[in-house]
Amino acid sequence: MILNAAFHEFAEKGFEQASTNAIVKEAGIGKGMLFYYFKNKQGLYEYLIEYTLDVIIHDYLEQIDTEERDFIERFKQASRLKMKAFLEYPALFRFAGTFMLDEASIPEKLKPRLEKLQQLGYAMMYENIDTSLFRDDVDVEKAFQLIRWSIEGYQNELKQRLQGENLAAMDFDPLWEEFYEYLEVLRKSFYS
Amino acid sequence: MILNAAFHEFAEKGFEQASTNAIVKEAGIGKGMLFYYFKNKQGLYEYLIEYTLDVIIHDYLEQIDTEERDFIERFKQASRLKMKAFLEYPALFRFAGTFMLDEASIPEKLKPRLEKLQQLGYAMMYENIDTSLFRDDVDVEKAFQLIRWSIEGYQNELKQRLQGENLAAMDFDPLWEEFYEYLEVLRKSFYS
DNA sequence: TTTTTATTGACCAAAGTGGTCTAATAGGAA
DNA sequence: TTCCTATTAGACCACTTTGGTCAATAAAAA
Repeated sequence: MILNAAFHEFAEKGFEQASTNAIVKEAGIGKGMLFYYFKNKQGLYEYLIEYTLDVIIHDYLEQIDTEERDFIERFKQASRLKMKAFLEYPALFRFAGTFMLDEASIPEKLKPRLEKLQQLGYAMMYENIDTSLFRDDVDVEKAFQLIRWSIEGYQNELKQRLQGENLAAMDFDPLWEEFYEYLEVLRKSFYS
Repeated sequence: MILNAAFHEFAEKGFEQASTNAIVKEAGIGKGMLFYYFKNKQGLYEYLIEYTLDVIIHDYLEQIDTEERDFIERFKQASRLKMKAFLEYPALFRFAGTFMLDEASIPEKLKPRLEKLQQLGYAMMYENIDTSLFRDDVDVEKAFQLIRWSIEGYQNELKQRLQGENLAAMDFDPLWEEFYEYLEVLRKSFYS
């Protein structure tokens, strides 16, 4: 499918280095189709970004339950949602990972939408958190960050460990077990 | 200088996508020079990797004082060394960051050297650590990882915050202050 | 049938590729 | 001054790739 091939190519090479020839080849379609559906390379790229932002908002961020006031529990919940969305749209999420980090790679006209998403992301993760759960001898803001970095670090490590594996045919349960153990340690350490 | 231009280009585009034309242009030299000093693109690339591994070992890893048995203190020390080395060879370190994560990007003949470096890195960080400092209701191995992920997370965030700033003319003291505050929180949380 | 929509791939000029080679130059030795 | 050798530049090479167009169709709808 066109979009997946495009996600893949842009994620791997970035906008300029990405090749429309490579995309149609991987998608198994004729060159003409790409420019029949999209004005040009830039148009395709912008469509991909908009599409990506929409998916992240609707299939991930908006699903987070902000009624959960326990920060670690909320993060755990969000991690499951993220993984679920990732397994559904792996190419899209890999693409998201590349352009979200790099201001320069996103067209001016889409920056406001990205900012909106970032604000929403922040809200869904940090709003309505019960700060009284934390031990009172540490700054809660700092604890937030440390927990976030810890979890992201674990997830990155996982990503590397699973590089090249067949994700579809995998049993994730033991990994979730391991993840929960780490969360337990965080709970013991940062909560009172 | 040739090497810096090459580090930059390879870091940004990877081996295949990197352009020798772009390198000589950025270096401000004639095309001939590159192939006078190096056999070909591949030869240049391999030289850069070997050079990088040497610098990381001698200017960073081997400088870490393994007499320091406090894990967090050791990490703090290592962070200062890393930053010092980074400020001295920024292009080289950015290059290192790209190819160290990606098995496929390193030539077969250099893989043993990379493995040696990884082993050394592990040893310099985790050997001779006083595990009795940790609280005894959590698995020390897990605490190691969480602390590592936390610190790496902070450093990544810094990297992003400082993107595009003039590092040479910067005052890092307040950042180190902030960093130490995070280390204090880690200490309170993971040590007994 | 006719009309509309979807699809292909040959084709284009332009740009870029890694690499070679000749010719010029610089700097030191004689 | 005259050589000689170590550097250096960049024009040039054959070849690939680039984003994009377009006329020819195949398929579907009317």
